[in-house]
Amino acid sequence: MALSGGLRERKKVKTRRAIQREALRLFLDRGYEQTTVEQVAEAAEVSVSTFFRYFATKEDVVLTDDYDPLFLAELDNRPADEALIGTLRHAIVSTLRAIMEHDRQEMLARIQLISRAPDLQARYWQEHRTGLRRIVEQLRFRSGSRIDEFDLRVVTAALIGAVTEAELFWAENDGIDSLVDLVDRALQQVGGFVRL
Amino acid sequence: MALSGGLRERKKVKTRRAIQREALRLFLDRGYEQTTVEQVAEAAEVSVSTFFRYFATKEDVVLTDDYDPLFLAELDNRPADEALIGTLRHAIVSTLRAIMEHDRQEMLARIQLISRAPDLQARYWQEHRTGLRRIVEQLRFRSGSRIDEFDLRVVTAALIGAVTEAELFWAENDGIDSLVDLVDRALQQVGGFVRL
Amino acid sequence: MALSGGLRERKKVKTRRAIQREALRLFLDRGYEQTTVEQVAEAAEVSVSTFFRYFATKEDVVLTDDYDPLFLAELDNRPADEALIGTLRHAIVSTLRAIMEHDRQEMLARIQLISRAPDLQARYWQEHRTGLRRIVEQLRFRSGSRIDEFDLRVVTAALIGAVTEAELFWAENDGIDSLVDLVDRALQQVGGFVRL
Amino acid sequence: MALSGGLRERKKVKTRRAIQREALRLFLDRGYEQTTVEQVAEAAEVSVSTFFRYFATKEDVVLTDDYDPLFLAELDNRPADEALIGTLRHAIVSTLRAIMEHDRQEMLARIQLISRAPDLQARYWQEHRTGLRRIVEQLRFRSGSRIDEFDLRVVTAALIGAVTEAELFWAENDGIDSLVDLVDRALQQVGGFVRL
DNA sequence: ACAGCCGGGACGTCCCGTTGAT
DNA sequence: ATCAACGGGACGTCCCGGCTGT
Repeated sequence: MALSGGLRERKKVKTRRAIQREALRLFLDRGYEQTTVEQVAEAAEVSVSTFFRYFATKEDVVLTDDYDPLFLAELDNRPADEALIGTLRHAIVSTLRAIMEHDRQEMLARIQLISRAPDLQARYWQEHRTGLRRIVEQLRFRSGSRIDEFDLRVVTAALIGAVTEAELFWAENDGIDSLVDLVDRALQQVGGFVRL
Repeated sequence: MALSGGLRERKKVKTRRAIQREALRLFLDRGYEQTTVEQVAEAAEVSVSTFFRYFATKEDVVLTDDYDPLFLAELDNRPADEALIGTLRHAIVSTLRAIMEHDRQEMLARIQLISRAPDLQARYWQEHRTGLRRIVEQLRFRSGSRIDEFDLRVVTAALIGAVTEAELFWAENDGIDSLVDLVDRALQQVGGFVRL
Repeated sequence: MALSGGLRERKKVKTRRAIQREALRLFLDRGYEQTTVEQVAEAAEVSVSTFFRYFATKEDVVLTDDYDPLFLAELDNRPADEALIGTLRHAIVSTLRAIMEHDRQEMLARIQLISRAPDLQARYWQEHRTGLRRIVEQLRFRSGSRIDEFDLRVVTAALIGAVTEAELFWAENDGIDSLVDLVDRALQQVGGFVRL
Repeated sequence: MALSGGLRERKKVKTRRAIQREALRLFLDRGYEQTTVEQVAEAAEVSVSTFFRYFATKEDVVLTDDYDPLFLAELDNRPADEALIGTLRHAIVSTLRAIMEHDRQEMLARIQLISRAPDLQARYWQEHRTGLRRIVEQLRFRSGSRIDEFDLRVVTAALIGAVTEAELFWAENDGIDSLVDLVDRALQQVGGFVRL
């Protein structure tokens, strides 16, 4: 029942992080496909069973994050009368800024991995596309705005495509640029004139 | 070695098409992951070995098409001094128009399949994204134009995202709309103000 | 230690029944193999550990019932000089009649479940076969009668096979017939002329 | 295309038999559950993949046989006007007799195994029950006879129960009796007076 | 040359026994 | 006394590469 206290709960979080950390390390070292779940489990000092208890599939180790609540909170921080596209841009950028402060290394590792394994790349885009669509849908609904569904979907996909690409670019250069700046620029480039 | 004559060559093309056709049919019926290579091979009346001779991996059956030459030809048809973004838009739309005339049914089937298997959806975007990037790179190089690589990539990804989404939308509605119109509209919506 | 009083004892029985009820419901819904112990435990609101405290294996949830005492009591009600085969027939039928009065719904559910899962069907027959064998063995021993072991086993297996089949038939027709009548008829059909 | 010539075809049969032989040997030695598929594969000098190519599940190694054609042939040998129950009895016994002549050892091993592993026992009965039902159904149809479906099912289940029990009895005594005689006696005992 | 068979190995699922916290 | 977490291991599925017989 304890939310973040509880020795139990804390240990679980630790285990989860350990698995993810070791997985990312190994994946980066020898490649995603070349690393087996067993090796990851061993490195994290857990059994394979436990690995699959924490992550349903091998892909999930790389793709799972808990940034959604953060992002939703950022959305709430924006004024209600702001243009949708602006709200999104600011929320995305703010969320990334927060992530960069605490989890920069991990973020870099994750995206680097994604940028190297087509499988992951693909699912990454996909996940974000549907996630964002749901959110935009809801925002739009709440603001009483009427946007044609087709336009909504198309613009969403384009934005996510741009953001994803910016992230990949960042990771490929080993993070020498500022991810926040890159993404902001990408959003401006693509979304600057879109009305939504 | 004959390019398009040669009985040998023709038979090969036929086999390839047969495999692809049966694969798409089965994938659509029962889902991509739920269909095994063996089942596809059997349906196409070839051995599994043969399957892998024609397609390196299972995914390739879905991702491979032969529209690239068509698209390149359309690019050549555009005036050299046209803005890149316009060139792309017209070439894409024209290519699609040509495809619609001859292969509409097959195209619809393919995209419908893709629209139902998230995995493939993602892979589809991914494939086109890098394809388009290579092409734009080359155009830009030929015209001596200087576009920042980052911008190029971001815009490319966004465009493909939009086009893909339009195609999915079209397929989900069983092709009731005009694909050409939808894609054109998507490209206007997203690319209308992008400078490239 | 109390036999049927004792709050403790009562709670245990309740839990046991809860597990069994939920298990049967889920098995019927999605099939025996397709349902995991974890899902059953969750539905019964106990932990997996607890599940295994009450039932040694997954199969036992289906196979276990508490009709044996009832059946033994019915056996005692028969005159000592009755032919064995007749005793069995009457005891079986009487027991079923009693069950029908109180637990008809549950019985129907159980058998319907069993009728859909071949695995369980077989296990059901198997369980009853050995159970009945033990009982007949004892009756025979008590009455000083001499029946060849082989004959005993063969006839027992046949009778249980017939009864099981009658039950399945009943369940497949959603209990539209009278189970008691069906079983009686089955026993007549098969056991009418057997000497035991 | 070669039916029984062809080195290929012969090798397949050999492999299949080798797997089955080693499996039965090991299962009898250390118990069915205690033996892993991997151990069987190793003993048969094939890979685990190959094991599963020949037998879909571990159970199938024990339960699969090719006696159906034999049995069907025996059925055809009976006069068309014979009583159904007699036809069955003679066909079953004749088939067993033939099996005993060639595959006695293997048969004994298989049934011994089945008699020790409840899992197998159960599926064995089950398999035969439905198999026989189909056959009886067809015989009945061909002879234009009208038997109530319920009676048919009940009697079939009883017969199979008896036969199965006889086989188990035989196997438990290490085959010192004559299986043919035992089964014949069982069929007489149970089916002697049944009209079908 | 070209099919079919086989090996190898990863993944993911599930059962059940054990241990330590509550 | 109960529960959650973990370990261990079997099973079965599938992909793809290499060998082998026809």
